[in-house]
Amino acid sequence: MKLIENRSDCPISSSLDIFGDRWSLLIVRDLMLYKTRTYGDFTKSEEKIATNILASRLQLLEDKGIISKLPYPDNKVKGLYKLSPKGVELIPALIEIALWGDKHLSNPDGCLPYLKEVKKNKSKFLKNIMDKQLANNEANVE
Amino acid sequence: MKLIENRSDCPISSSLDIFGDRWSLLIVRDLMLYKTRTYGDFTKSEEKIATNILASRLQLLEDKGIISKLPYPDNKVKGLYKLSPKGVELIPALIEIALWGDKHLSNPDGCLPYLKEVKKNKSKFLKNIMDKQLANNEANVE
DNA sequence: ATTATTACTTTCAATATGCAAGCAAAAAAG
DNA sequence: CTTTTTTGCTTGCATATTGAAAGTAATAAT
Repeated sequence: MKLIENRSDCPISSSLDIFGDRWSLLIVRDLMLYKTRTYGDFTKSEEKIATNILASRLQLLEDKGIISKLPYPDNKVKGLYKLSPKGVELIPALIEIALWGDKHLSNPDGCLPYLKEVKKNKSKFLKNIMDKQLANNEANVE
Repeated sequence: MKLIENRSDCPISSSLDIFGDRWSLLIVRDLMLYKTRTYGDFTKSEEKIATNILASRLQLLEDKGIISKLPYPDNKVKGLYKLSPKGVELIPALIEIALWGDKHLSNPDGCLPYLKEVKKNKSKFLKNIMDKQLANNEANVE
């Protein structure tokens, strides 16, 4: 795990103190696109995160209140991770990063399905996906 | 310096392969707020970046086409760094990160001047600041 | 001619990453 | 039941990155 103190009062700097690494926002991305995920689901993502990194990032994001861990119904081994409201509010930033990467780094032939929707109507997409995530939050008591 | 290959085709992942660290976006932030900066200016930022990290990040961001280095008028030692158009287009993402950090991490009493403007009228702020940066680009030949 | 500034580079200890293997608890299969 | 498998981690270790401090070479100012 990593314990970084605030380098400054700048909100950008403080944000990067939490998720300024190559993995944390990918965990948030997976939760944004799929609502909930198990530990095993994360390990199956395309980028192949190492399990020690995954465990430490899940713990950090939970400590920071960005994700929360729920019991998996009828299974005491598995857990279910989801975005907290604080995590849901990271989605606009994530989408802007995705748009930038799509424009400047990705191959030109066709983009991901969710980005097509974003490009069609960004605010509608954001409202839809954030509402869905937040509804998911109210459903389960934390 | 760091040479990370694309971990996947995901635009978020590819973006983080470039600026997914605790420093790169702070360099972009400083350029966003101040238009141009010298090497020495960056070292004076509140977060106190180490000079070896600064040099490697400036090189990486230049290699990736996010910033560019200009000669400082009438001075052969100094250089002037500015955002390229590709870097200017990172501003919306940076602003979303700033808004998130401001809401969830910063002390409640008063926020930074530029964030007040953002909150008042986000699209106007973005247009203004991005236009200003882009004008700065056309002025100097690359 | 001397000193200061500027933009780095180097050194090296500390920390983080990444891969592979290990492990305990629970679940599923036989 | 009893064995095997799944699941969610933890551990060990080599390599890479970070961060603090000092060094350097070119130019600028005095």
